Amino acid sequence: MAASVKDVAALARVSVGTVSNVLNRPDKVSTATLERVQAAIDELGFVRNDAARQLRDGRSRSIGLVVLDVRNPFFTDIARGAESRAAESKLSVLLGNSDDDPSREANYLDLFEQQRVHGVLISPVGNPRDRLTRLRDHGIAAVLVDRPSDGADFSSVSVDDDAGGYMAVRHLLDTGRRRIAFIGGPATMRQVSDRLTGATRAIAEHPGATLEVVPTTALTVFEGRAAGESLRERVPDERPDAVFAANDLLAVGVLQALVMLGEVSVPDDIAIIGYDDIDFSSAAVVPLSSIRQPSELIGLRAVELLIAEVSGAGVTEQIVFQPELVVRDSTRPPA
Amino acid sequence: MAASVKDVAALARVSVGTVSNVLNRPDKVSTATLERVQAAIDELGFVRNDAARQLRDGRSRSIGLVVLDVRNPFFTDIARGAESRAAESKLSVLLGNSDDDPSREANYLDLFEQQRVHGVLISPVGNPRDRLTRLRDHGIAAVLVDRPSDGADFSSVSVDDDAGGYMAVRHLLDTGRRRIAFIGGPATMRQVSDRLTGATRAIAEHPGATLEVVPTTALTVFEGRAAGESLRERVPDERPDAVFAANDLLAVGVLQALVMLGEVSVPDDIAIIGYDDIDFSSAAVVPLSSIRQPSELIGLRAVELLIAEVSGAGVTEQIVFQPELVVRDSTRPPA
DNA sequence: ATAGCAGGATGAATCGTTTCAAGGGTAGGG
DNA sequence: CCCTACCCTTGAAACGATTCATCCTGCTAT
Repeated sequence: MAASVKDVAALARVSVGTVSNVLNRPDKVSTATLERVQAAIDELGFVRNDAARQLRDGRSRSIGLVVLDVRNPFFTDIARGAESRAAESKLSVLLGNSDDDPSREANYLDLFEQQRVHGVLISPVGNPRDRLTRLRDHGIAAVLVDRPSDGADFSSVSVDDDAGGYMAVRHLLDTGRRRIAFIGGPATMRQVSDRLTGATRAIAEHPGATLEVVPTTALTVFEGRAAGESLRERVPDERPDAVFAANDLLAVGVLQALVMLGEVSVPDDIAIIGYDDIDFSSAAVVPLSSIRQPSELIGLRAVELLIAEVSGAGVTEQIVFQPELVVRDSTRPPA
Repeated sequence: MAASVKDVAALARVSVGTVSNVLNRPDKVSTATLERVQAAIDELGFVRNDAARQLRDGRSRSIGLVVLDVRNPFFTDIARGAESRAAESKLSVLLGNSDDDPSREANYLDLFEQQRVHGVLISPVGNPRDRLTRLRDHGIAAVLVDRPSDGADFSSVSVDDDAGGYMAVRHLLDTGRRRIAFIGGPATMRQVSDRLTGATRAIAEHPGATLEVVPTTALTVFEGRAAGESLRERVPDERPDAVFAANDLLAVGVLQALVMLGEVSVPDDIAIIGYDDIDFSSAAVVPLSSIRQPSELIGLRAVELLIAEVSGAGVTEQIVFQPELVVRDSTRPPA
């Protein structure tokens, strides 16, 4: 159905090798031939077959990216950053959504391996170390995203979540809050546990301050709302005076539960701070304070590390960004 | 580096044909052989090479999806719907982001054609009719998403934007508003112009009501904020008493501009209604009224139409969903 | 006049999988 | 004891692009 190099070669009365040269090394071809072949290509509407090219050189020009949650703008921003950097190197990005499910993650890694992908960027669910090692043995490099590499054996681009957690709670303490609730989970997620560790460290520095953990099963608006409702149902004295949510989606949910039913005032009764500083945070019912991460930059750097590892002789590198506190109304000190 | 069927065949002391049978038609292989081959596969860590398979059967098992804006949750929801339906048929989805730019759109279509993709789902920027016809001539089916097919020559899944626009403005009129501003653009986007047409129709039914158009250059929070600021700068008498924003991102931006500087009250001074009903609408500063579209369902149906067209003899079908009005605080009638 | 050279063009071999016509072996029926 | 049928297995061909050793042609330098 579609034309191949052979058809082009036949029409232009040259060999297939010459057609290939026109495509890949036009300077090696005489002007007359080049024009003739070009004309044939146009006439037949010839389009290269990527599968054949890939088969030939053993590797595709796509990068696989597995994220925890496509609905979280933090990850789509990473994807954008990755995609634009990849495009510069004539690579494209395949986006896979693990939804925090190890089996979905495994499916994507299988798929990417079958595609003989150029490399893999992954924001891992559990500990895919063995799986990634196997990928590497098969010649496919991987870079960890939003998670440092345990043993420095893989490149990684991450943000210091411990520092971020510390920053968030320190800010709450600095603005006079004392009974703080950390909302987030599952605790198995590195992002969650690191942020909690940082939070705990800040609390420890401040005698008299307490930290309560309200677990959730996922980092979604829906789960946040449920957690917020559980706080709202308490008698006022037993409520915390500040909430640190493990990400902005949760924070938005908590806000909905507390404010939209009008009983609890944010920030007067309860201050809220989230994490990620997604676009919507500033537009929330009460504009949300948050911890900002350089999301597009993370994607960009991840692709660069990947390219470096693929071309250079397997050098690995760890990049750790520092997060940044963004203060808005939701943590305004009580009057 | 990676093992091939040949290696497996050699280790299992069978022919490559048998290995292929084990992979694709295990029932045609005797138990003893099957076990031996399986053992060899495991031992070598053999992984099929997708490029070779694709080359063989001329078409990949991926579906290309080109959307206007990955940052708009409406489109990521479509992608989710498409992906889950595709997975059921062992297909995967490649997500491309045109960012409303015809040349980016063209790049993705080129890429997908080179990949000999199973089919293409596209939310088009301009009028890619010729391009899609060419794709079809090359054996690649396409389904239009969020846009009906002009001549019914392609399958499409869309939502009645005219009805949605009518609904939105009708609701504003019903709640007592009269001087309505439509915020949106560029006017070349079908979604925008159809919604405006519906809005105009509603206005026409109501003597005394006026519709002002405030153009934007994109459907983003940022553009919405700019438009909102232009309204805020007017003397109060010249402001509209209601805003219909062409999508929720714009509406959120308008809200930010009007409310977060505290001068204009929503909905008392100005009512706002958006479009898409993205998750964040209910969590906005003032919970946003909106026009809901069944986004995941759109993606799901689009994949089904694509599969039908690929397997059946090129039947095409047009699906048009009706939108739904969702009322929240932002259009509460003034006291 | 001849050897040497360079610029172009050639076409067979290759990548890994699938398919399919053909072959081998066994069992059962005649 | 042979023939048919059936079940497995075989191996070569095909998919389309790229590469590379080889070849051709015309020209220059000696």
